[in-house]
Amino acid sequence: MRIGKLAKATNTKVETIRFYEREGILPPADRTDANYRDYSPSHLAKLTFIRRSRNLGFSMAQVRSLLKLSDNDNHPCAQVDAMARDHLEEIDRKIADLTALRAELAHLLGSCNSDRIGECRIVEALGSA
Amino acid sequence: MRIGKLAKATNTKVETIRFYEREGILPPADRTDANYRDYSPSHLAKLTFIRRSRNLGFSMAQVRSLLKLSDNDNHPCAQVDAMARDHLEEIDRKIADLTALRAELAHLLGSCNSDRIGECRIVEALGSA
DNA sequence: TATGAACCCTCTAGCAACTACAGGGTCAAG
DNA sequence: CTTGACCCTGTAGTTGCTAGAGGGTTCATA
Repeated sequence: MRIGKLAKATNTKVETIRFYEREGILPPADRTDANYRDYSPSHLAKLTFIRRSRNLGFSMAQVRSLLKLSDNDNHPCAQVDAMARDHLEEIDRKIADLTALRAELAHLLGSCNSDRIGECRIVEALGSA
Repeated sequence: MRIGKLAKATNTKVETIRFYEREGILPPADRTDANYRDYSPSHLAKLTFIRRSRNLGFSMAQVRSLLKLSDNDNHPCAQVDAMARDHLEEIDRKIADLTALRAELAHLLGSCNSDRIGECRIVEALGSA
């Protein structure tokens, strides 16, 4: 399987796949005579795993750990569980932050009924500590 | 006012202030004989505005626009209003995305009751398209 | 057989928004 | 007169890609 096909199959850009290889997160593929990368089904599986983890918001470092853990079938599952749990907490924090921010911005938007900058409550509010 | 004091007053790192100056978003300060930056109250006001906007999630480009708009007191306020409105929509999108992602991750977490990677539902789910 | 589109290769640089040195100079207190 | 807390410039690192430049390859079609 050539890189373009793998890219389509995993909804990833070709450049991103090469980037993952450079980063050591996706193992290098075999090469054809013309020096084209030739991917195996196991590459497809691994890249799928990577993309899915990334789409769920795991960082590259976290994906690296997840891959390492998932490589050994007899490894206890607790660490993966803990990572997912940590990540969930982080997402909750982000949602809370954004929600607070949303409230503040909505408040700002509700406050301006002037039509000139000089009297604009939004501009005013931005400038105060 | 020297850079360290301005940094503390606005809860900004010294390096970040210099960065803003390089980026042309904060006007350069006067210099003392020893070539130290010497900031005026108007710098304090401007930096406060910048930080507050950034903390509300506006991008640097957006802050640049807001600053330009707010410089002219007679400028109509509608553009600032529109920018804030757009930004609010973007935040709503982000919250929605994170909420969906949270649900998926929570589902994943609920699914694993094995203790070995080989049978871990989390690892399994990550690897499927 | 030639040619053109659609692939593939490497290498380098760019994005946002900072952050972190390295390798200096300055200033005030004890 | 030295110590520590400041300040300076300049460069490079961070995260996770993305976008070229400047080439080579493959394959279908004329």
